[in-house]
Amino acid sequence: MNVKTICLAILTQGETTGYDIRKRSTEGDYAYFMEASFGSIYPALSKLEEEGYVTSRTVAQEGKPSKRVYQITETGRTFFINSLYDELNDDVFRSEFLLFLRFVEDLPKSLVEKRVNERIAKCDDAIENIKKLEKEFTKPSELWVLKFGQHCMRGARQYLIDHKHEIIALAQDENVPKRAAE
Amino acid sequence: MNVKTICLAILTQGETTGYDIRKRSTEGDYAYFMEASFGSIYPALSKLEEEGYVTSRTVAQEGKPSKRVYQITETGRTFFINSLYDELNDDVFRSEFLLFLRFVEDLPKSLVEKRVNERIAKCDDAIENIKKLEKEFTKPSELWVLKFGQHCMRGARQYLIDHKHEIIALAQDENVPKRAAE
DNA sequence: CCGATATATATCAACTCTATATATGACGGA
DNA sequence: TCCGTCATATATAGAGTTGATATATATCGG
Repeated sequence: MNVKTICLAILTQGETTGYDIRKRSTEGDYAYFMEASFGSIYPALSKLEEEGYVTSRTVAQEGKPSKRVYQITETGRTFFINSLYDELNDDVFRSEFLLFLRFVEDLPKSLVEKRVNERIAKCDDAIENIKKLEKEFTKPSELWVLKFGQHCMRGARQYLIDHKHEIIALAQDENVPKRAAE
Repeated sequence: MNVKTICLAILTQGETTGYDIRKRSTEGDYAYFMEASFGSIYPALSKLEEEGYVTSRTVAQEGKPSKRVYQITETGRTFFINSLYDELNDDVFRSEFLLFLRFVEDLPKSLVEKRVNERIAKCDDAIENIKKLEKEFTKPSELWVLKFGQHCMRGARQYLIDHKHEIIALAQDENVPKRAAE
């Protein structure tokens, strides 16, 4: 998934700023299945503008820096919708948490319990946030995707709660030497 | 998650090649929560060797190119275990499939149904592969992580089966103009 | 005053992916 | 026979992305 596609997707819903695109892709409604950072968003927007897929204008603001608002063109909208007909690439999933769990036998029980509980709390937060988002959106496909995400998050959370005693039991008792720099 | 960490993790289980590290991180037991490609694995291994965390030797082979086998050093093993005490970064998840589902209102029912069915089949494949992996591994934490992954995959698959009629119903009837280059 | 936070744009160095090259070999189809 | 595909192997260049940082205005709390 490239950042130009992410920008076009978000811009189909209305004009906005590079800052907002980054915010939505890391914290908002798009954050559950995509991500992009400033270093890639601005160059992507520039390129999309060169290619005629978006246009922009600068808007002055009181008490804040002026902002550059981007809009998708009809050409850009067509290009984006057409891209949805392409074969889909595989999902990308990376988890330091699961890597951590693969080495619990080398780690103290207290740390493992701490990390599992932190993860459960993160699941709780995510579920609450998805419920909030569900109240803000009315487009049916958006709601479907949010409910799907909520269902997956609930499943993961439940498994962690039901099975956390098993993974904690695999960890070391507290005589494991703590790392020096801790 | 950086590729040096991935290499060290895999090498804690025994010496192997850059090719094998890439294979395990994209198709094997590590594939469900991490990924790395040749362009980053070889430079990472070189760097790790410079830093004294791994060593390597070249092994000639009949009928195949010779291979370079890497082993983790005790310093490398200690460094890796210590890194597990660090704060965990957030999971990364990106899905073109979910982006696609967010725009079904612009797409024909046949395409949406095709893509959802493909996804369900991918879930089935993944579940079968995880079951195979479960038979190969004996380390308890590895089994725990595989079972967690299987549970999550089953939950996603079930939701797709139960709710696919809803998302397909949102799509367009077949009079949507197909893209020209199709 | 400083750090944290928020809204904004922008960019650099480090990192990673994708594509490609090279090598040996096997297999199947035209 | 040749070509494409696949597998085991190493390696790298160019394109793309991340994380950190810089700049600007403003607010809040210690």
